[in-house]
Amino acid sequence: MQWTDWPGKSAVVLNGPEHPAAFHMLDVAAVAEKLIAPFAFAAPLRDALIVLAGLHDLGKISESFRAMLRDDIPQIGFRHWELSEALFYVADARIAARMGGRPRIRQILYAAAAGHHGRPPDHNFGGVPPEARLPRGLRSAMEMVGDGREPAMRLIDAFCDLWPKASLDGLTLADATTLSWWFAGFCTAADWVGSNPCWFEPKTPAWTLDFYLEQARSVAASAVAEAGIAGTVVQNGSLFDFTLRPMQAACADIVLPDGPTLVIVEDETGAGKTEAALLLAHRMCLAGKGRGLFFALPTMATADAMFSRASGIVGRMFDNPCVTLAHGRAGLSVPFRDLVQGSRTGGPREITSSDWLAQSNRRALLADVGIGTIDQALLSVLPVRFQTLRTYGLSSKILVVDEVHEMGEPYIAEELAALLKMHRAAGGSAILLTATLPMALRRKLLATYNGESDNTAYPALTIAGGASITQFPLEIRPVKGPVTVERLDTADKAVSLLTEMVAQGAACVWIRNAVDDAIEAFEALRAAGVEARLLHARFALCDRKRIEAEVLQRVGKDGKDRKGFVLVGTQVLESSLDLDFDVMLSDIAPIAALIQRAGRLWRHMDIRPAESRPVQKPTLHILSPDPTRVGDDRWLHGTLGKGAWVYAVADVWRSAHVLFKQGQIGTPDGQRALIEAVYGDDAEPIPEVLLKAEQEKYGKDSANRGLAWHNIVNFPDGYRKAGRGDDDVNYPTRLGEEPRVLCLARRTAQGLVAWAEGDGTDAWMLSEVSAHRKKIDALPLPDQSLPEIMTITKDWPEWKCTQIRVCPVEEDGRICEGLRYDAECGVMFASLS
DNA sequence: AACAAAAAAAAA
Repeated sequence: MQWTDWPGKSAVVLNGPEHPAAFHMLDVAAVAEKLIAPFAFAAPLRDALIVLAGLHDLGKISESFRAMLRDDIPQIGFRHWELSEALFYVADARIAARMGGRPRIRQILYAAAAGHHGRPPDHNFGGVPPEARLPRGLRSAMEMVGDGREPAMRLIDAFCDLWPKASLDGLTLADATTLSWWFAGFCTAADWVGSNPCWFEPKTPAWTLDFYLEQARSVAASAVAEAGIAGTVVQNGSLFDFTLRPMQAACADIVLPDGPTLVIVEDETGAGKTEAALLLAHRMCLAGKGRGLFFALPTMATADAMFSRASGIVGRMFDNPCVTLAHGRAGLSVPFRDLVQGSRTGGPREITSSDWLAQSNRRALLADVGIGTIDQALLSVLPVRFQTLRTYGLSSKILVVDEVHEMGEPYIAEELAALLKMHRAAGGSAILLTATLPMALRRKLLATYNGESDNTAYPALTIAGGASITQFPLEIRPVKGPVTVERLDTADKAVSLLTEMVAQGAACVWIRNAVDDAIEAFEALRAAGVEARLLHARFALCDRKRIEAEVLQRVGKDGKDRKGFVLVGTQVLESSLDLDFDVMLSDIAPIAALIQRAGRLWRHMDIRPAESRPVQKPTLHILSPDPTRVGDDRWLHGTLGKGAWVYAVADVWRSAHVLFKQGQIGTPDGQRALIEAVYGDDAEPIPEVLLKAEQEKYGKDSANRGLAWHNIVNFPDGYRKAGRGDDDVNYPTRLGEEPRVLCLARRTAQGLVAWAEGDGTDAWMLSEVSAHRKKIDALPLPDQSLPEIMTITKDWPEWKCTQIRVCPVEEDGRICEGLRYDAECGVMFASLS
């Protein structure tokens, strides 16, 4: 049989069958057929895309590829997928005769099919050859193909015979350019499934192609189902059995426009925005705007929390949806692992998952429901490897972005805007959730779906280019009312205030801007006889999780024994943990952060009404210098220590100015004014001595914005020209100095073991802690070439060795000169004690 | 003079 002359895969077992390239291409076409079915393509275009996706590995029908597989001879000049593009070009007249379309359009789609290894082909073939005589680049590619050229041509004919209706007629250049991004990801997804030998066994029977295709189709059906990407259907019925809160009711009522839709939900923390978003997403799916959703959050911790919160409800929205958790440490999530494990045992359940999806974050976006970090979605607008797989995965989802106010930094804001534009172009809809969005950012985001609004009402439900709701019925649940703001001007006073409040039995928190300051405050409180706890991000993951759990037990929603509990922490307390304090103290910070922090004050009024609290009213005590007396640009440094460096001083000054002038954080409509007083177009002029700092911040912001424009792919150029397939590290989703990761260890008689309890790779991951790279690298860390350390790192990939330092911690906490670790304090630099 | 937290990293 002739097709066996052209192997597509090397044998899985020694002397086993080599799966022929033609069969592999039919496998992938059969998978493509399954994957494309739910999309609304007209049949002729759909079939054309199936044919092209199937032919993605055409370049494997080449002498050079065969020599590589069979004789280990490297493919010089052109890899097989680059030969695919060359063969498409050479066969262009033949393809045009069968499928029509314009030359430019075919060319765009050829590149997307050929570029299924995560990057577009970039040989310069000078376009589709107009005449019989091939240009030089194509001639040398054909030399590599050698005797494969004729069979490759015959295979193209055979594919066109198998899908005789395939046609590209009517596809415009603009549509094809947009489609190129989606299609490249689609081909990759089909190829990843179709290349799995567990599903598509290597075989060399003397079957005709059409007979083989019939078999491949039935394998494809079960493979796609087992991979967890067969898709689901939306279910009718109500999601919640409680009475809807005002914003939720508005989301259930608001009129949805036709076509791709962007909705912005602005309301306070605790107003039930998550459920509001799920209601909207459900309605959008019922209206045919999507067949699943991706929930994007700013941090891994918030994503973990959302996974637990939303996974029950999505089981009511869809019929047995496949759900994934998508972020760098998803593998450590116990609920997610249980779900994957459970789906393997195949019991009946509301939601499911799959091993295949859980193996990679790139795949995770293909699930019906994904819950993950925003970074997972942002990687679909950066020129990184397999960027298009993410684009394809997101295209059929309602994209829900939570805590959008956390994404106001210029670099991320630009990425987010680009993501929304791309999503809209692919026909997708989106929902943005936020507590406090500056009007300028809202304007920018609304514009991505051609919307605009200057309405400053708050709370607000706004549809880009559609309806909006700003009148809500009164909340019937008990509310805490306005938060009084009071200023303290020294850390000593802060310590005495807390000491006093603890004596009254209040649950207290002090949120500091810098970790070192938090440790200092913690020690000062202990010296004053207050048994405080400490939480920040400079703990090994296992200790952070342990402390979080302990803190939640005391001052969480259903916390017990909260009387007199004192927590000192950093920005980690601003989100993700559902904590409820009676008294809050905070370092001065930008207004958005302060509002967020204040959300942890008197949080659960239904459980702990005002009269049950040990203090009369909710008060936010702020440690801050007087904003009306600014001597120089180091205005903050006398009061805050290291925390003075963290935020842009102009933002901090404006925040202090407006807050102390108003004396309260009003609820809820006063919040917009507070935000605009800091970030708005006509914000208060700052004292002259701070002008230079503001200009520097402005310069930095502009630079970051420019970097974003430079990094984000230029969608109108199409996949071949604008896609690149670089390493993810070269195109970060967020800017900023890379921290140094330490992997903590203990010495035992058997050698080094992970700091965290347990064994295996999990324990090592849970022992990781990050700190400032410059500060860490200046210290005499343990020599990484010591035998005891090498036993740990010998199997690590290179990137991991460059990034991570294994650090044994002595009994007394010492790591090296100038560095200690303590399970209750975290990483400590010597200058502190 | 030296600052929060946050993310990603194997392919078919």
